[in-house]
Amino acid sequence: MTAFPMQNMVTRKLENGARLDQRDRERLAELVRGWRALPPRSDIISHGDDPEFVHVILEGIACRYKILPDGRRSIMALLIPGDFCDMHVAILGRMDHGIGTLTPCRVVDIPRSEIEELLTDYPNIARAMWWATLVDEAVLREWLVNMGKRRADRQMAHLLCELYLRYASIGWNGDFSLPMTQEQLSDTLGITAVHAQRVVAGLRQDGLIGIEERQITIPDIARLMEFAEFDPDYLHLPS
Amino acid sequence: MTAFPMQNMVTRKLENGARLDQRDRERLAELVRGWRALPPRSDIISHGDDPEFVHVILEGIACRYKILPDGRRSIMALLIPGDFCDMHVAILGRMDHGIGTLTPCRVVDIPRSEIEELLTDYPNIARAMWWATLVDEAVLREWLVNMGKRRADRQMAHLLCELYLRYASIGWNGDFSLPMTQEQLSDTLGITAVHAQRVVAGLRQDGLIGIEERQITIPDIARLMEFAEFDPDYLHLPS
DNA sequence: CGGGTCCTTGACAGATTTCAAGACGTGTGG
DNA sequence: CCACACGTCTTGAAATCTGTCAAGGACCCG
Repeated sequence: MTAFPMQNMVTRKLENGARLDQRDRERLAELVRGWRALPPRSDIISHGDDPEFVHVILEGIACRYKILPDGRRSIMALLIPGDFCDMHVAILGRMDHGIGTLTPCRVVDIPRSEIEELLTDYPNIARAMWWATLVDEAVLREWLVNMGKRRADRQMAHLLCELYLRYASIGWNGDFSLPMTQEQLSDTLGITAVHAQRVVAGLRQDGLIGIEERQITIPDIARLMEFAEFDPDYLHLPS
Repeated sequence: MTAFPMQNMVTRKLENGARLDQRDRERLAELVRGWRALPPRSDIISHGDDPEFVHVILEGIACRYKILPDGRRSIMALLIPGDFCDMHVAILGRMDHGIGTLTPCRVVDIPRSEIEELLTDYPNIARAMWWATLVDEAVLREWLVNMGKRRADRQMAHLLCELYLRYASIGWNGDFSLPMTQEQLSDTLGITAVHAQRVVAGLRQDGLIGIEERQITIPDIARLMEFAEFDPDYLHLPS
C-alpha cells in the first residue's frame, strides 16, 4: 500500500458524490499542488484549535481522536487519501478533537479563504464536499452500530471491509494491505490491544484475513463481508 | 416533561448556532405551523426512503435507528424538540437508517422545495442548519468514545448529562425527567435491557439519579457530570 | 550492542450477556 | 368487579466475552 497516483485521489473521491466538469477538476488539481510530509504520530491539527487551514490527506492514514482524562485514546475516524480533515470546522468555531497521522503522510494545507472561494464559485465541488461530510456522518453511525452490537471479531472484520471499499472507491488498484498497528486498530474498535491481537490471530486462523510483512491482507473479500454481515449501503457509493 | 412552549423550540435550537434576525424568526414560526401527532413506536421516515419532506420534532422523543439482520435494534441518535430529522438527506439521495418515535410526538413535515428556498433566501438559517448537522456529527463522535471506552454506568450517566444540557439549550425550564424505557436506553447504549436495569438501579442507589413515576430524574447535575467525566465542549453550545 | 516498538502468550479478574422466572402496573373485555 | 394480556421492570445464576497484569520474543535502527 505505498506509491500510487496521488494527485487524483481528491478528485476521485469527490466524484463519488457529485458530477464534476473539467473546470472543477482543474481547480482541484491546482489546490493540491504543494504538500508536506509528516511522520507517524504527529498532529495535523490539535484539539481546541481554531484552524486557518483545511487539510487534505494525499497519502498515508490519519485519524480523528480524543484523549480521555486517564490517558486512553479513542479513534473516531480513519482518514485515507482524498479525505478532507476539517472541512467545515469554521462553522463550529473550534476543533472538539484532534487529527493525527498513524502512518507517514502527505498532507496539503489549504487556506480557509481559498476554500470559501471554492465553495462559492464551484457549486459542484461545494456539493461534493457536503456529500463527503454527510457520508462521514453515516460512517460514524455505522461504527456506533458496529461497536454497540457486534463482538470484537465481527467488528474487526467489518472495519476491514469498510476500508477495503473506501480504498477501492478512490481508485486504489493494488492489493489491499493495511499498515496499521494492532494498537491503532484496538483504539479504533474500542477494545484493548491484547484483545485486538487475539482477534486478529483468530481471523487469521480462520483464513478470513492474511498477514504479510505485519500488514493485514484480505484473501477473499466476499467471505469476509459475509462473516462481518457487511452491507455497503451506508458508504453511499455510486453503484 | 410534557407541555411547554413548543413553537419556539426550533428557533431556540437554531439560535445556538447562528445569530437570527426578526425576519428569520418569523419565517421559522411560519414553517412549523401545521403539525401532526404520532403515537410511540411509529416511523417518521423509513430506511431506504427517498424523502420529499423534511421532518422536525416539536414535542416528544424520536430516534435514528437501524435494525440488524438478527432483529436487534441499534439507536444512533436521540431527537428532541427542535431537532431536524433528515435535513440534508437530499444530498445523499436515500435514507441509510430509519427514524421513529419513542414517545408520543408532534412532528412537522416541511416540503423539500420550501427547504431549498429557505436555504437560499435565509443565509442565517442555512448556516444554523449546517451548524446543527455538524453538532450532530460531534455528538456521534462523543457517543463513540462513550461506548468504546466507558463502562455501562458512566455511559448511562454521560447520556443523561447530555440530554439534560440539550433540553436546557432549547429553553426547557421545568424539571428534567426522562420518559424513555430501559429497553430504549439499552438500545442507545449498546447494552442489554437486563444490564441497563442493573445500571439504573446502581446509579439510583448511589443517589446519582432519582426515579419518579418510572422516569429518571437528576437530583444533582454537577455530581452526575463529575461521575460521568462529562465535558460539554462537544455540544458546541454558546457559553 | 542497547533501546524502542510491536507482537505474542498465559492466567486471572471483571464486566456483560444469556436464560429463566416472576412481580408490577395498566388497559380491555367479559 | 374480576380475569387476562401485555409491556415493563426486577432478580438470580451461570456462561461468555473482554480486560488486566505480567512476561517474553521478534524486529528494527542508531
